[in-house]
Parts: sequence; structure tokens; C-alpha cells
Amino acid sequence: MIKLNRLTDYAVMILAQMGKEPGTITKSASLAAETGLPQPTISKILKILTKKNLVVSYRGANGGYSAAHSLDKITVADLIEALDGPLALTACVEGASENCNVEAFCPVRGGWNRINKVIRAALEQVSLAELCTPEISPRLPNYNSPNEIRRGLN
Amino acid sequence: MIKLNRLTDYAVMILAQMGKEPGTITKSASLAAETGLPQPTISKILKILTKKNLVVSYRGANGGYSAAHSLDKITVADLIEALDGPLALTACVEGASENCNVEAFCPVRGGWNRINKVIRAALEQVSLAELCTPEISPRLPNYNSPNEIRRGLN
DNA sequence: TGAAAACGGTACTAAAACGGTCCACTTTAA
DNA sequence: TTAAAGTGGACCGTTTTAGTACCGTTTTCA
Repeated sequence: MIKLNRLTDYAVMILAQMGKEPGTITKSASLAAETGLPQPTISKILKILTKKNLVVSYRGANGGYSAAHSLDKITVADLIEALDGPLALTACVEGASENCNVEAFCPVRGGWNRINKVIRAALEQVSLAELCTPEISPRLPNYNSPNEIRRGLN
Repeated sequence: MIKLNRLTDYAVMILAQMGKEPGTITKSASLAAETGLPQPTISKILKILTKKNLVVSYRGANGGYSAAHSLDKITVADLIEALDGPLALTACVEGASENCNVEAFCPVRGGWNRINKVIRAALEQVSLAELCTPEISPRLPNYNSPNEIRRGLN
């Protein structure tokens, strides 16, 4: 199983929640209550999303967060890059820092780049809005969290 | 960075090496020497690949392994599934074992399935043979192993 | 103007995953 | 029958990750 950061999944929940009322400011405590996730974790994620300009933060009393863009402007690629780092499966990325200690033997070289481009293209085509539309698979009582999925299948 | 199992990357090297001489039987010790990877690790990977029918094993003296198919018949998806488990980024896989403890709040539900399908399709279109053709990015002296890439970028 | 509410940053801890190794067993060729 | 090779499983140290805690900074409002 290719593991997505668990926080990335949480971020989808958070942004989806914030996207319900565009323009309003939501406190992290409210988001914790609404999503059922622990508040410190919510804060941590929101800090990251703020740095990546996916949410806007307001400090001070009555502060909070709001989504920086509408959900159809945010792509899954944006989210994954924000929380998982550069969007690449592995290997042979341009501009990498070190050389390979088995380079003489490895026949692969730049090959993964093609794969990464395809995957990136795929993820850039899916917006958060699309990801969150329940109409397409409306099985309300059976959402499984990524971690439980992983435990079950891996 | 979405992390691919390091063993998956090794497996590419191993299969590429075996693919050079189709039909011949290669000992794991030879593969270790040829790839520069530690022999126990090679063995571990080959055991897994055998179970997944990507290589054929021959036991006993003069035993060894050979590729079960030519490299253009093995897809990257096959490899990743063999070594990383089910090919899915996260969440909402059909037939998962447990229910989500925050299902009532989560707006995502089946959405990831669409993404997984796209990614799977992308990976199924790339064969090992394609992955290993150096002509496309012929920069021999600069292959970077996935782990070094990860350390550098993540 | 000061107290409270909220975000911001850093550092730490516990748990899980992962890579890697080892060993006892089985199979087969010579 | 012996040596060479794969098979299966357990084991352990390291790394990564999630989650927590603490304290600083900013802003609001009484």
C-alpha cells in the first residue's frame, strides 16, 4: 500500500468542513469538534496549510482560519504536496542532492520521472470539491479511514 | 513525498538484471554481486516476487531464479502491488475490514477511489522494460537512489 | 491598558513501520 | 550422501510518524 500521510486525509476533512461556509472564520477548536479529530493535531495541520497558502489565518481573539480558495480551486496534488512534500513516487528526480551509491549497476535512472509526471497529472485533475461530492458513491454508513484500510489490507 | 517501498526499487534493479538474459537461471548471490545490494535482502525480495509469480524459482543445487515474464509484460503496477501491497493511495477501498470512527463527520467517502483508479491506470501503462530504457534520459553518472532523493527533498 | 483568546513555533515522546539479518528447514544435483 | 541453493519465519535496531506539550506572539475588547 502506498501510504498517504494520515494528516493529508485529515486535511481533506478539515478543508471540506471549512469549505461549507466560504468566507467565514472558524476556530481550530470548532474544527476539532466538527471533525472529531484531536485539537492539537488540527492545529498542527492548520499551521502547515497556512504556510502553504491553502488556508488563511487570523490571529488574536476572535481569530481563526478560513479557506484561501474555494474547494474546486484546490487540487489533491496541492494538498498532498503541502503535507507529504514533493509529489513524486521515488527516484531520479531532477536536482536531487546526492548521487547513488549503486549507480553503476542501476539500469533505471530517469525512468521514474515519467511515472511521476503521469501521477502528478492525475492528481492535479481532481479538485477537493470533486473529492468531497458524496453523490458519486453515496454509502454514508461505511466510510473507512485510511489507517483502518491500511491495517486491514497491508 | 509519497514513499515507495525501498524494496520495490531494489526489485526493479533485480528484475532488470534478470531480464538481461531471459531464460537463464541466476543465483541470488550473483544478483547480489551484480546489483551491489546485500544478499539477504535480495533473497527476501526474490521470495516475495516468487510468491507473486513475477519470478520463477528453482530449488536445490544449481537452483536460482529467472524472470517469469519478459520485462515488457511486467507493469510497474504489478511490482508495486507485489511489494507494497494493494495499489491504493488511501481510504474508502471496497471491501475494507473496519468502519471509520469519524464516519459521521467525514465528507469524503468514496472519493479516493476515483483517484486510485487513475493512478492505477497510470502505473499499469508503464512496463518495466520502459522504466529501464536509459535512452530516454541518458544521464548515466547521476542516478540517485530513491532514499537519497527522499532524504534530500523531504 | 491589560487580560483573554487565538494562532505560531519548537521540541519531545510513544508507537508503528521498515529494512535488514539470521537460522533452521527443504529440495535437488552431482 | 553431501553440498548448494531456495523457503519460511522470527527477530531486532532504526527511522518515521502521530500526537502532545509548552511557551511565545498577536489581536481584540472590556
